[in-house]
Amino acid sequence: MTDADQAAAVTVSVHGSAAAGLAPASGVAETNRDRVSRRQVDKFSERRAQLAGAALQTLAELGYARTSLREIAQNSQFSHGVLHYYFSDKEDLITHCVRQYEAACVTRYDEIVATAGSAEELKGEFSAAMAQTLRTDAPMHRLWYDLRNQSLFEESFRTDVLEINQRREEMIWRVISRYAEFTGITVALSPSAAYAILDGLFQQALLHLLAGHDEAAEDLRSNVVGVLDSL
Amino acid sequence: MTDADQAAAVTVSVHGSAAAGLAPASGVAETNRDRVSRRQVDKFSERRAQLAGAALQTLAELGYARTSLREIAQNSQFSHGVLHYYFSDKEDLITHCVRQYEAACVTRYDEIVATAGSAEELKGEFSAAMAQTLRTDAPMHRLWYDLRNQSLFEESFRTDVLEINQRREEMIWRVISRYAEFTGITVALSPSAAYAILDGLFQQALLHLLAGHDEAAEDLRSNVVGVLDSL
DNA sequence: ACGAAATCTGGACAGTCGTCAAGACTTTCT
DNA sequence: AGAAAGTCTTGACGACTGTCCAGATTTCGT
Repeated sequence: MTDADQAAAVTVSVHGSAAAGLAPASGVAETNRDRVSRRQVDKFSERRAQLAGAALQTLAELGYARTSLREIAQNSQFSHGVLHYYFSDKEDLITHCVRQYEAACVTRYDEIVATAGSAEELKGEFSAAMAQTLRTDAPMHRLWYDLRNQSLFEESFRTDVLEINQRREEMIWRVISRYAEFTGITVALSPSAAYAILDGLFQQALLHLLAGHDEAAEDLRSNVVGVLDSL
Repeated sequence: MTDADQAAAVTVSVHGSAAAGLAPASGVAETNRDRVSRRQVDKFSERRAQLAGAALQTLAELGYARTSLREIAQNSQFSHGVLHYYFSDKEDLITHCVRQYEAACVTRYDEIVATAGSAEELKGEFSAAMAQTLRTDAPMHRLWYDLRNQSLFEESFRTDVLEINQRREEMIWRVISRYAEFTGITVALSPSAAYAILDGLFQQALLHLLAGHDEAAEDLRSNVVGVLDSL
């Protein structure tokens, strides 16, 4: 509920009271008013998510440095003023964007880990998935790298960025440790180093892809295979 | 001389004629005018370098998104107007900054390659040098990553960024191939992959360092050693 | 159907940006 | 010393930014 709390609600709105924790004590049947509140809070955070989506699209297209609130609003169906109804300021909006991005990002390879039946299968599917991600989600990933870089200069995003980075590291480590299980080897690298290496490969591939190198995705795939082979 | 050509010279200046290639034919003794021209061109590009230095300092401190021309001028001994005397526009200035940064950046480990007498020595000194670079040049490197990221969104820097990236890759490859010479092994990785891996390690270490992780540099050193060991 | 709350619009604001130009100052040549 | 070229300062401009607000519009409980 802190999300709704952060919003710059012009009037004393239902979101404020919901955020203040005025819900009835447990066990007591909820009143009509409570049901209404919950519904409106849902609507409120739904619209927040919708606007954050438009913001993410704009950011992925233009980059952090060139993205303005008016541009974001133009990528939505609303006017620029509404952004300050749902977010207290630009920082609040972008922070929300970062967190929303996280959800769709840090479980990408979990299904492969769950379904792969052998080391070879895991290696093949994981490397192919990374290459496919590069091909289809290049704009969103350049945004991630952009925001991660912003956190090197600006304190405000740092906590969220570090948390996402940690989640990504854990996601990669789930792949690596499962692969080690299959092959029976013990991995010499730390989770942090393994993530850094694969992320470095991905970032270089992204650079080459956006520079017009069409073979970037295939190179990434074979490089990932090479790294897994030399564990 | 194209540098001087790009400058927004208010008057028809000596830089323009020098850029136009009006130097005397080879073999003819240079006139006084020519000597003057050369001296003034030197002064001109010296000041360009000086201003680009102030710009680099500002960019490394604030990042690309927050760096304005007035802020750059305040980090120099001049007023903001002078920037348009030496650079045609902001893009011209930053492009010049990128190229100036390159010179100090892509030969950093060459001396170690030249003087190391064994694989162990090369491995130890190179990994220590990377850690030391992280400690002392963190602001400049976050700027490099920032500008490299900008090139993912903006066409204009892309050529220069790719060239620097290529030079950095070659620099790393000089280390790796020398190391392979010493040990007698043949490296399985491509130059591109080797660079991507070490760059990924460096970037993660930079993130952790700027987040307050004091052991980031030491971790980087041992991770680099680990990578070299597993070639 | 009516009134209140929630939502949304569009304009205004103060500030900052890159850019430019008029003129003052400095250096250099004759 | 005087003229010319080069260098630098200062102030202005239009455009754009994040933010705020008055009021129009929509939604919703009664």
